[in-house]
Amino acid sequence: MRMTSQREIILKELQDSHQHLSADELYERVKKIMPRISLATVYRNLETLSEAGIIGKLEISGRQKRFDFDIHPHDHIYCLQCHRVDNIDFDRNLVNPAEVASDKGYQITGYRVEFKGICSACRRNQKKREDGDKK
Amino acid sequence: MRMTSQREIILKELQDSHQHLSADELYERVKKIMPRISLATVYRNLETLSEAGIIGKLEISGRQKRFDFDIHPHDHIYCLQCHRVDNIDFDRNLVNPAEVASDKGYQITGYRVEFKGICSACRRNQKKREDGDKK
DNA sequence: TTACAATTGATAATTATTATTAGAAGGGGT
DNA sequence: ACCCCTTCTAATAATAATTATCAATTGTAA
Ligand SMILES: [Mn+2]
Ligand SMILES: [Mn+2]
Ligand SMILES: [Zn+2]
Ligand SMILES: [Zn+2]
Repeated sequence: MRMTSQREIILKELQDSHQHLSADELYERVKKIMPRISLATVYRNLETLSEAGIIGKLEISGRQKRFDFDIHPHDHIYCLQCHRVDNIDFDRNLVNPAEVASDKGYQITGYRVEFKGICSACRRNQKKREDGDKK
Repeated sequence: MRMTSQREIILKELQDSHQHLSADELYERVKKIMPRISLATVYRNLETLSEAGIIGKLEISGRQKRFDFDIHPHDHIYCLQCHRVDNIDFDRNLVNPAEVASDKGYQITGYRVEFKGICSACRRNQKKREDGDKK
């Protein structure tokens, strides 16, 4: 794998963001630095980079894929309202795949714990709207 | 919500299947009983039924939605190869959302544990192929 | 019955993603 | 520096899953 300038910028933007960006969000950011880049290049490189284990790919249920600068195993929570995704501090030792393995004859290779809820920003907005209604 | 004949058949087919069917799989089955039904009707009713809490909606990461005749809270495992989805016997008491709640100011409303692996059928096929290669 | 809202089938539109392809670039070996 | 080969890119087409639109139909209740 060559480290092309496109690839480098995509990687750097994702890492600097410290967020879980989707391909098109990243595209918007990268375009500011390299205006002629193609969306397909962003998709292609995110795929390549995640296959190489340099970044993580997050497949949150029923939503757009997001990419993670942080590759160590951890879990996530997403906001039902604004769809942002955050890391969550969940003790993965609580889950023992081996215990559950026999169940249906599956050979288990991994698992994800995915929390959902309303993020603090969205809750603030909600409260603001409710207060407005009362007046 | 009216219980139309379309809705009734869709519901019955899902429940009788005892599987986690996708909209188009269900469409194929329902067509055999009601050949003029539209795919959009299947999608529409699966949405309506799951909103009403009569069936479950399964949003497995990065894949097609699947619907569940069984609405009590439980978790799933899917096969990386053939994409089938099965229930898994995981003790949900092990996870305590309240414990994790404070983390980012989220108000947590639920969570899913999603295992992945290779199902027994796919493992058999894999083994068969390997044995074939040796010869 | 009439009146109205809910629902349907057909189809168009949308969203996210992957495939195709002709051309460009990188990097040895000479 | 030049050639060759492979990898990569931009632009665009294609695909897959789902949702939106809308005119026509149906169910229900006054
Ligand atoms: Mn993360
Ligand atoms: Mn289930
Ligand atoms: Zn939010
Ligand atoms: Zn399988």
